[in-house]
Amino acid sequence: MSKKVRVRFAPSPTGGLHLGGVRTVLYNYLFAKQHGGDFILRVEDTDRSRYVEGAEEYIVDCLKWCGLNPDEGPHIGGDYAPYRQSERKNLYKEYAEELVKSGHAYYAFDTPEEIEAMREKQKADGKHTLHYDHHVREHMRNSINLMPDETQHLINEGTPYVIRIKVEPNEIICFEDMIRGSVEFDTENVDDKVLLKADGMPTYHLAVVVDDYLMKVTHAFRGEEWLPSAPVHILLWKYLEWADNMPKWAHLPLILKPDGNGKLSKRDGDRLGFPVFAMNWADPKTGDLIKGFKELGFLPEAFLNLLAVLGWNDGTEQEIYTLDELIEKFSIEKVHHSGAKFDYEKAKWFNHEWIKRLPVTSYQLQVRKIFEEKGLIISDDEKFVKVLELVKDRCTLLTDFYEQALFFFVAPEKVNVESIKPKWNDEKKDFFIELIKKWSEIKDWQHNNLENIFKETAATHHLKPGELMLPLRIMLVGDKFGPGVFDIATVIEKEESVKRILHTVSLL
RNA sequence: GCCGCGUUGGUCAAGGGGUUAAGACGCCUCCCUUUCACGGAGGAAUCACGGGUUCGAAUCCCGUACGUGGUACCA
Repeated sequence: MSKKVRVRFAPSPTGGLHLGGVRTVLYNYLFAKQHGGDFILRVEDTDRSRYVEGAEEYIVDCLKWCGLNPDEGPHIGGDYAPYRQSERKNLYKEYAEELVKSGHAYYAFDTPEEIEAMREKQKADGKHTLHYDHHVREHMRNSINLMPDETQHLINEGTPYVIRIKVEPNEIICFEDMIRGSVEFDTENVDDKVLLKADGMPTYHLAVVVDDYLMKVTHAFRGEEWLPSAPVHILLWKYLEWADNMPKWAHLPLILKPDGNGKLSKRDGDRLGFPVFAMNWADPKTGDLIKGFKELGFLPEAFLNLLAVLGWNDGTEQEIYTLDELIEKFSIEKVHHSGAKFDYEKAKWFNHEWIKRLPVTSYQLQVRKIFEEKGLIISDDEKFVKVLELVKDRCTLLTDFYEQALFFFVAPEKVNVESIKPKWNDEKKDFFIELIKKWSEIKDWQHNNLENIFKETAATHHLKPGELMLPLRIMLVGDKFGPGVFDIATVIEKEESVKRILHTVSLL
């Protein structure tokens, strides 16, 4: 019988939730749902100096917006609570001590200065690694070199210490990565990482292993930046004698900067003009507000879709996927091996596709909010939906609806008369005066009636409709864009249409 | 420096011994549209380099180059 699939997303609450983070959540979520498993949110807040107030709630909000809600987490609880590592502090210490007892870890009393000196010496000796490892641990102040009573004395005295893993050299650590296949490391190149910090908090290395074990995690997906420390974690699983329960690993490719080199960072967003965070993030430390995908006008469906295919492809030509389709078709083995540069143009294309294919009723509330923020209150629901339907093909971001739809509700502030003037004459003026008169008499204000009268009137004035369409458009819209003119006139009603035509004619 | 992981058009990518080397974004041309879009039809543009293995290599092997990550009492 195979174990129930359990995966986790384990962010540290230090700031906004990055694109790459959401993608990690997504892949975890898809895998869990595909296998009828659990998706856990675990907050890795062991670094007190980097902790940021509000970041945890923010992460939960982002997941909610995306629709990737955890089955267990600090905000909802679960059988393996607590889900905040700071609240599990004592637990880690016990395991660290156990490792010391079994000889796989040791106390180290070295001060930062002593460690720095050690590195300087290594450098001077021409060593190419600056590690605290089996080469140097014999020369440092730790429980391997000290007599047991000396060690005990230092501890009793309250001397700050850390617990480090004791990595034995000349061992090949080999493991299967679900994405990359077999990966090997020589322990010669693995250092004695700190497991328990001087403040009693675990480092990531100890905490992941302990929590993944205790929370019965079966598959651990994380960013590729963790690959080099995988051997430490594997050693820990072995030393704690939990190897049989070790999760399967998968290291996800990185999302890179669109232009230069390196990982995508929030600074790239500022620099290149696109979001990297899921939602707006107001940094309490700097006071900066960093724009998110949500507020910039992305649909969660599109956001997830673009993230899903940034690093994964099912081998077909399909590019647009619903969440349900992703759950069905996603496979971790098909995730790519190498990082992908983020392309904002393509990201916007996904949003455009989703705007086009979703019924406007599914996002009209969001658009309404955007309008309200700009000071436009919508009272006529039916008209609002009709207008959105009319202009949706022209909108790439939800925020585009504002300029595309504004003139349906408010007469254009500026009318581009310059585009009419060059070909304007008395003939045309007479035509529009008569058009106003005839339109005013219409009983049934409908697209076809408007168009027919427009054409008949043009004929009696010996004018081609083509010469009159653009002026009419500019009169109603204010400029050269928007849906069909008669559709527009139909929606804005008789009185307003007549008023706008009259207004522009008076300007000419 | 050392260690790990990578490398198919500008970008995302399919393909994994024999293909005219898919498709998408972006760009360009045309059609549709009496506006702007949508839509439709086309176009330019690619297997990092060098050695092998093989009748045959984008595909397998080895080097090199380049990219990227790690090298913290950060995650």
